[in-house]
Amino acid sequence: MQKNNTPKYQVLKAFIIEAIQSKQWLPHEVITSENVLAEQFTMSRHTVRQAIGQLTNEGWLYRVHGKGTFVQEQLPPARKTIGVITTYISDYIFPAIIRGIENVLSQNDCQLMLGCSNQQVDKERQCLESMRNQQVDGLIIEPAKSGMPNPNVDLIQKMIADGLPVLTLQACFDGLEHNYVILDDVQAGVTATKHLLDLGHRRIGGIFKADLAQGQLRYKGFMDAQTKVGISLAEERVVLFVGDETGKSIQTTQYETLLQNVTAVVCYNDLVAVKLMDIIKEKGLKIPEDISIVSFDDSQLATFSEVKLTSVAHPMEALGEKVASEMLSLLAGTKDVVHEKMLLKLIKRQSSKAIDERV
Amino acid sequence: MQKNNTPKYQVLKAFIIEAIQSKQWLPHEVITSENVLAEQFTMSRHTVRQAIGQLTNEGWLYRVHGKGTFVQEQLPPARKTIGVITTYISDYIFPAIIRGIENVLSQNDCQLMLGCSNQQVDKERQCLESMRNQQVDGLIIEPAKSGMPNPNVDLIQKMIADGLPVLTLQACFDGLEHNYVILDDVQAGVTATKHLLDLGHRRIGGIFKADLAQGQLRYKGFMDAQTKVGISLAEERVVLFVGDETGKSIQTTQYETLLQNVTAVVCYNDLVAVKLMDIIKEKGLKIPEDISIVSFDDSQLATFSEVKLTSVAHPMEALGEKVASEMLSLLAGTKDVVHEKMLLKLIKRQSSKAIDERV
DNA sequence: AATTATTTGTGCGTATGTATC
DNA sequence: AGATACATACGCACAAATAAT
Repeated sequence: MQKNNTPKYQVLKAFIIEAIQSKQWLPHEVITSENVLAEQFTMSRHTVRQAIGQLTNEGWLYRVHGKGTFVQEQLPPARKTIGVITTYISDYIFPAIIRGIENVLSQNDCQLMLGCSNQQVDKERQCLESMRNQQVDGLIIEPAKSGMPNPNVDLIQKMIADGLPVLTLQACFDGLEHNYVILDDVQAGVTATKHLLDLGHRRIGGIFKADLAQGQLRYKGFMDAQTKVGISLAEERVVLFVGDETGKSIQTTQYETLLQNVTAVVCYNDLVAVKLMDIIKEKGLKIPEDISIVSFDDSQLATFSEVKLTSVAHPMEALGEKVASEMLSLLAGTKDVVHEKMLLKLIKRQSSKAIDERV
Repeated sequence: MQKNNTPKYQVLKAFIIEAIQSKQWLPHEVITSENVLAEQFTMSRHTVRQAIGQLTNEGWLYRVHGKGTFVQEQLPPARKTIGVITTYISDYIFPAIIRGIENVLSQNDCQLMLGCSNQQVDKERQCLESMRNQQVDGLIIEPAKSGMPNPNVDLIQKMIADGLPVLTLQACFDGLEHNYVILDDVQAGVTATKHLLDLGHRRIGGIFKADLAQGQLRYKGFMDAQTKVGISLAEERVVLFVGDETGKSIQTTQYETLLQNVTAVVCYNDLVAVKLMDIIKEKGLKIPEDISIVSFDDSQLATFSEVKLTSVAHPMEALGEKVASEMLSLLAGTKDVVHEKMLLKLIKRQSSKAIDERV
């Protein structure tokens, strides 16, 4: 006869759990007493106590001295909580992204735990640590300072190793194999620049954020499109900046040099474009007659401005929905790897015009 | 000799916990074996096992078969998580409110769990249940459909009874004693209306949302200010609506009747005001020359519109910061009751003008 | 109000199995 | 292979809480 390896107390545990799950024993009902169980299962009371003790710790039962042991009410399985860490939460395109995520998650009975890095890696680490602590069931993160090496990769790696599904948004972590949903920012840069080339512009300027991957890639697209048609990149037509999203760090002289050498400008985002429009207006020039402008993101700003902006549309809410539903796939196990790159379309408005029609 | 009531295994447990807390026993170090402990404490090995078993369940120790029992690494105390349920999250003034909350919480080492009711009480209940389940440490909630009886009061009451600090935002739950940080919407209504009265207007119209407390109270202020100066409220000067925040449900004829009978209009919020301005413009009338408009909230819309809006400023971010810091006080125990009503100020812009200067 | 039966809580002794070094 | 550690298992005794008599 083969030896039975399952301990006696495990057998009893399985029996009790089955009785509870099959609703033979109902919540707050007294269960069979320790002595009776010992007799029924031909084991010592001590062994019965071991089984019941463990089930008590596991939340199946509770004991009352002198009365008996009772079935614990089973809490509904906790909703999954998805941690979301973005660089900003309440400005620009971010509310829309978060709305997209929230929509999909709440429709699928998941919860949203929100963190905000403010583009600071130390704040990002804080958020990561506390979410790891809180045992979120999935993590969606938009890397801070995505153009620079990120010191939090080690922590992310640990979390992935622990089996946590991790998805990055808008950018990737360098030197780490992971899931992502990003934008094809190179293609976006090409699209914006090609639009101006098609309109006949040949001296095209660019303003880009250098410390974010998004800025670097849009800049690459900006260059690629021009190289393809044989335009070499002139130093005086490019302004790179870091830090503040609106380009506060850009000097007035930089704007002036730029504007003297171009007929059109590709702007890193709508915020930069709006600021540039103000400067152009101050100089007495007109948009698009004197200078054409194309920007990225197509945020609210693009249509609120006096001259409505031609802009490469950021999917915003759709991106949020996409990343959230991919996260659900990862959680459900229907997907193992998510490598998504979204293509962007240009929205033509009033700020760009063919050069041969210029006054 | 007095009888010692503390069980032996409790004595051992206390000893072990003390050894860990005082760092005499360090994480992942082997502790004294069961047999030795039994000898040292003159108790049976079984009793030692009882103590160690419980400490294992409580996360102090872990056992490895054949090797020994080890000190479990103590996890840093989990950050407090504050649940926040608002009616919207990504539109209008809500991103700013949430930013305010997030600012204060993250500066105080707390986390934000976000839910969104979309002004639906069933969705609100879902959020409440899942947050209760997730054991948040505090709850900040903006009641949905605040002008109507709320079916979730029972659940909130249970959560309060469980000792959970609960704070409502912008509105209160009827028939429930609780903490709140709200706006003085009556005062806001008075302020808006008094501004128009001071400008000489005597036939003042109003558009208000009837299913939210905020709408009802602003309406009350609107009436109070006029009653005080002896103006009786005429039916044809008031439009009440429900549902969609922008007043989609308002009929064209309602707008026409209103505009024929007034020289100025108090609008429930900036969204309604912007829509009304479009209608006035379509009719060939001018703002503020023909019709003055005052609205509430002073959102981005107020300055993005062609004619910049005179609006009673919603504190937005400051409200978020206020409610978050009050929550921290409740958690710290430095406050028991929070009953805050914030006063609002009027921001004068171009949409309101004295009547005797009218063209 | 006191007694009694039942039930869980604490505690000891013993024996054997099994993993680790 | 043997020593040591934890794991499973049985048996017994008494304490303390509860409920019914």
